[in-house]
Parts: sequence; C-alpha cells; structure tokens
Amino acid sequence: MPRPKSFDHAAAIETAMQEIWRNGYQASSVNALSKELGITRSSYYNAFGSREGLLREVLDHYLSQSPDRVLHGEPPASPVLTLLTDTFREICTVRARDPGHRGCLAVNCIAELAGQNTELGAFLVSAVSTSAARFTQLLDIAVDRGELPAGTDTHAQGLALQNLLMGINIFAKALHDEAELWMVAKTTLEGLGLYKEHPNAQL
Amino acid sequence: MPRPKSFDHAAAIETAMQEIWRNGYQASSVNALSKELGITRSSYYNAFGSREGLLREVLDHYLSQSPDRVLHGEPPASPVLTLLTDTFREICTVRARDPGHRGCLAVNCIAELAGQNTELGAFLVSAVSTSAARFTQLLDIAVDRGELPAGTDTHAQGLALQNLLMGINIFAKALHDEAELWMVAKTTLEGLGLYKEHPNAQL
DNA sequence: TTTATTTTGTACAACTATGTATAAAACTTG
DNA sequence: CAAGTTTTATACATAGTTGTACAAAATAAA
Repeated sequence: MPRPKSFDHAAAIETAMQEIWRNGYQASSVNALSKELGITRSSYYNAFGSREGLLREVLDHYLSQSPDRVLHGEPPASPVLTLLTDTFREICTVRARDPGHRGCLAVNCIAELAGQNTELGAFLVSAVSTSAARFTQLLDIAVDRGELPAGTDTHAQGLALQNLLMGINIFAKALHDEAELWMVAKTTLEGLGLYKEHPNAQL
Repeated sequence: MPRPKSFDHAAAIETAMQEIWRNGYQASSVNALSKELGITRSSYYNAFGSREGLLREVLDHYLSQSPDRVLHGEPPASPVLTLLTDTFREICTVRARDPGHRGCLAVNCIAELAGQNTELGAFLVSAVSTSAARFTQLLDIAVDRGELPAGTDTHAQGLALQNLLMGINIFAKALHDEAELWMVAKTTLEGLGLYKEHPNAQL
C-alpha cells in the first residue's frame, strides 16, 4: 500500500556527508543540503527530522567507513604492529590525496561541537574514548602474543596512538604532502616502538 | 580634538576571543559578539570592518598569548629539551584546567576554516608551517649544543612535535583529566627521545 | 479502482544574518 | 565655546535561517 521511498536514503547520507565534510557543520544549512541532495526542505525534515538529526546519521555512516575502521571488530589475525602501521599508512595516504584536504570529518566535528552541542558533543567525546580504549586493547593483544614486551604501558601507548591519529587528521589539513605526512606518523610510531614494516606478505 | 575611543579595543578583542573560542567562528555572529562586547553593531563594523576582520585580530591576539608562545622569539638560554618538555607540560595543564574544555582556538579554527575560507585558511596553514619549522629550528639548536646526537633527523622530529601539539589540543576537548593528557605528551616525548625532567633549577 | 501512505509543493511564521547609510549625540582638545 | 572625531541610534536592503502546516500528487497493493 505505501508509496515506496523514492529517494535513496543511504545515498543521501553519503552526499550530505561530503557536503558537511567540505563546509563544516555550522556552515551546512538545511537549504544548502536539500539543494545538494536534490530534494525539497519538506522531504529533508520528513526524512531526517531536524538539521541535527542528519548529522548524527552522517557521523554514524562516516565512522563505519573511515580509514581506522579496520581497528575495530574482531581481533586481527595478522600481527598487531603490522595492522597499526598499515592503518596509519593508509590514513596518511587517504588524507593527503584528498583534493579538498578536508581531514577527518569526526575530528572536524569535535573541534566544532565538543563541549558545545550537548547531544552530538557527548557522542563524539565517547567515540574518542572508545577509539583510545581500542588502541589499548590491541596493544594488550600484542603483549599477549609476544609482539611487545610484558611490561609495556599499553594504556599510555594507546592514548599516544589516539593522539597521533587525531593529530594526523588535523595536520593533513595544513600539510598536503603525502611523504611528509607519513613522516609524521612513522617517526612517532618508531619512537613509540610500534612501527613494523609489512613482512612481504603472500610471498 | 577627537573624541577618545570609549571602548577598550584590546579588551574587546580579548572578550571576543573568549566568545569565539567557546562557540566557534561560524556560530559567533556579529549580533552575538556585539551584545557580548556591550557595543552596537554600528560600533562593531566601525571598529573591525567586518565579521572576518575581527577574527583575524582575535587570532593574532591568541597566538601572542598561547601556551606555545615561549617557543618563538630568541633562542632559549635554558636547555632546549627542558624548554620543550616544560612547554608541553604547561599546555597540558592549561588545556585540562580550562573548565570549558575549549582546546586551542587556532586548532579549532583550522578544523573549521582550513581549505575553505581562503584568507583565514591560508593564514592558519602558514602559522602551522611556521610552528613546525620552529620546532625543527629548536632541535637544530639542541644538536648544535650537544643535547641531541649529530645524526638526528630534526625535520622529522619537528613535524612529529607539531603533530603532538595539535593532537593534544584536540584531545583536550575529549580527555579532561590532566594526568592522562600529560601521559599522552610525556609518552610521545619519551618515545621521540625528547623528554627531559626539569633539573631542579635555582637550587 | 479504491485505499493507504509517502512524497512533494507551497506557504507561513518568526527570526537572524551581513553590510551599508545617515543623522544625531557625546566628548576632548585647542 | 568651537572644532573635529568617535560613538550611537536607527533604518534599510537583501538574504538567509529553522521548523511547521497542509493540501495536492504519486504510488503500490488489496
């Protein structure tokens, strides 16, 4: 009986994400977003409820496809240090090759909204906390597997990795050279004793 | 002959800085800023020319009093590594004790405006570049003084320090505990071989 | 075809935004 | 007191903002 939804919700979220990523949240009005989505403001409010409602969906979508997504989920089969190194390498590549130099949408939103917008701010702060805890968890696994020495302060190291991650994502907005961006990550990872070259896999 | 300026320009910049720091640039309208400053919009435009004009002045003021200001200016008399360690310690303290958890105004503005607002974006990007170069310069001095080994890659280390700085400033918006924030900085500095305890000076 | 539902178009309300213009008031110095 | 300048008050123009309301159109299934 119901008329089927005639615009692709997922595709709309993707498009809106690109727009907010480029222009920032406060600068992305419902007018502008609706125009970009090719729908009317009526449809916008019908589909997303409010201006802020869309951003929440956009952030969920973003986090599910951001370059650090591989860190979450099941414990990795490959060595943890290789996973970490590869992930930071990937992040540097993606960030540097983004022609808009937009950095990380989540980090941008933290800078814009944390401690201000109660709802979204709290969500973002908790996402940072979760990510840092995940780094620590991975390092604990590395200790268990003998990849890292037993006395390793995985809590401190995990926080340092989270900091490296966010730093890279901000730095990428100002430092556009991929090699230099990777130099930042590699230098810090080496310092932390967490850098590991990829061991010529599949050979 | 001229009527004296009846509102304190410097104090107004300071007040506006606090407001923009708290709410972000895009969310700080001329209306809101004028009200906060206790002046009319007429006076605002008269004094600052435009919305953007004020931010430029605010950023200049901010940079002149931010916790990393001590890194600039004359080469330090004290050991470079001590200066670096103390500066990062100070930054962690200031950021964690800010009840608004606003982080760094400059970093917030980079996240909000870099690659978007041509004028201010370029200014902020160049400020990052300058700061990174200054870190490298300080490390070069440290090498000259024998504080660091001769083969040190001061360029890579300087970039890593700039990244640590910006990371801390973002992280502070989500991680409010001073000890944990300092753990981030200390762990990274130690990893980079740049951490040095303050040598009980004046004793 | 009727029915149930979603989407759309359009209008409205009530603000708010930036920037400009202009005349009146305030004030200090000569 | 007069001159010169700054500040204020007020209005205007033009555009945009979020959110709501409601009827008309589109659509698929019974």
